[in-house]
Amino acid sequence: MTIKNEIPNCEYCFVKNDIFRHLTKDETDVLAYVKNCNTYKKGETIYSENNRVAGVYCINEGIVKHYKTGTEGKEQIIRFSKKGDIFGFRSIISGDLACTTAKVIEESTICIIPATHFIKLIKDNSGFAMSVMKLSCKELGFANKYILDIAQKNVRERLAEILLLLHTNFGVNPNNYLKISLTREELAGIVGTATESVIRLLSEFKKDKLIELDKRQIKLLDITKLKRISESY
Amino acid sequence: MTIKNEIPNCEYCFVKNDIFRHLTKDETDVLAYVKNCNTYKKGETIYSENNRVAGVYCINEGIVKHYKTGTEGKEQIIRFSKKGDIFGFRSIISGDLACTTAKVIEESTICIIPATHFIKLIKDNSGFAMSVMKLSCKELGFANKYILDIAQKNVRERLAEILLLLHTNFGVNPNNYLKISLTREELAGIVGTATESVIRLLSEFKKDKLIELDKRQIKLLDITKLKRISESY
DNA sequence: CGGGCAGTTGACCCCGCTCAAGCGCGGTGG
DNA sequence: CCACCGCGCTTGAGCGGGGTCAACTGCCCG
Repeated sequence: MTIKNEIPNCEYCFVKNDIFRHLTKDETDVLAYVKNCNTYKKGETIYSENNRVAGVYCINEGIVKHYKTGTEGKEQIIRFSKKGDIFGFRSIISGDLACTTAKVIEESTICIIPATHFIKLIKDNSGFAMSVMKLSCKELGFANKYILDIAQKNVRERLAEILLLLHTNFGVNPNNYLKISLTREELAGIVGTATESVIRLLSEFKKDKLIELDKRQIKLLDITKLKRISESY
Repeated sequence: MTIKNEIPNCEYCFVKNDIFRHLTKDETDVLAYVKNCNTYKKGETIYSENNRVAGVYCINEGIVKHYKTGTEGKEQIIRFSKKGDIFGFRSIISGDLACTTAKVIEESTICIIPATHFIKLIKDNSGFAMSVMKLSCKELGFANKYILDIAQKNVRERLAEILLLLHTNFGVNPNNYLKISLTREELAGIVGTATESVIRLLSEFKKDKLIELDKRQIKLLDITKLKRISESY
């Protein structure tokens, strides 16, 4: 982790998350003053499960994975954060320790808002509070949906769903391959299955012309069919 | 659903959830005035998945289950609410439709705070807002944990865990049986498995003297061992 | 008395996990 | 520069957890 010399300016920050639009000019200025900014290399851990979280993180650039570690040491990826997303607020607000580990999977520039200041903003600015609340409620909605999926869909259906999710959340490169690049093991960690199962299913999808594979890159060829699979028709 | 004639008085309501302690006397009075109160019989649906939610519900008495319905029509129970709990706020705050169905499993008396009034309280009272936020963040923490469990634990481990959870959340009757009474199918709907699997495992637990069964009633005999099972030792 | 639902048990079998072996590639050290 | 190592990926074999289907029971209620 390196401390950035040119810190993104909050007022003009182009990735500005919706929640910050509720801040007054003054509040934005103070925020820009009290916040910190670091860059992280791929593989660096921002915070670990069951540890205290320093503050609320706001991604200026890069991708972060959030995962829990199971009894056998297997990672279960809960979600990703990307440019413009904030994270770490669950722990700050609930007062609990981190319930996930946050690890950088693509070189990132991330600003840190000290916990106390974040709480102060919530107390002072009800619009800000409201949109943080919205965020956590949206996340809760996703989590509930994922519980249903893991409990009732089979691995094939879930993998198709995850591919579509990665597609809509991260988009594609000019060559039409998914922008996010994950190891097979990480894919397995999202879907909640064994690495070998992901590999077998990916090559099956490839055989069925649903996707194209080039090393770690994935291109979705038939979104309609993938959707149908993910909805277990 | 019947409209109650004697409405619980908010000011002296003994089940008062923490979040309401932040309200001023005036706010409490207004709340008591604008809220509504109904009783629901076992099996009644308060609201359904993908429908608009009328307001935020506060349970004065009874138990409510929250579930999502899978593609095959199978219920996945996400959580329960009991005396003193509030629910429905996720949908009100995020502005989405309900992501679960709320159904009464034990005759309930439930107050309803109109959505607009609930939002107003959040805007006006930052302490109130903060504790609603805490609530949703806590729920998010539980949901994340459950994703890990369903993804990585086997059915036996999950069932043991759920039994312990029901024990701590609902407690026991004087006869030491769990206070909450669920059908085998509902148990399966929590654990995320088939009804037959729950039945087989329950009788296995019984054989191993971990629990005692009497119809729908369950008594935990060896909490230590159940814990060990749930943690996959 | 009969219908229906919750619960139970047995039989069967398939999905997906585990283990093992082999491959390709990039990095490192001699 | 090459040899080696290790990691990520791939494929095959095998098997067991748990899902499905079917049949039966007991109980509640009309």
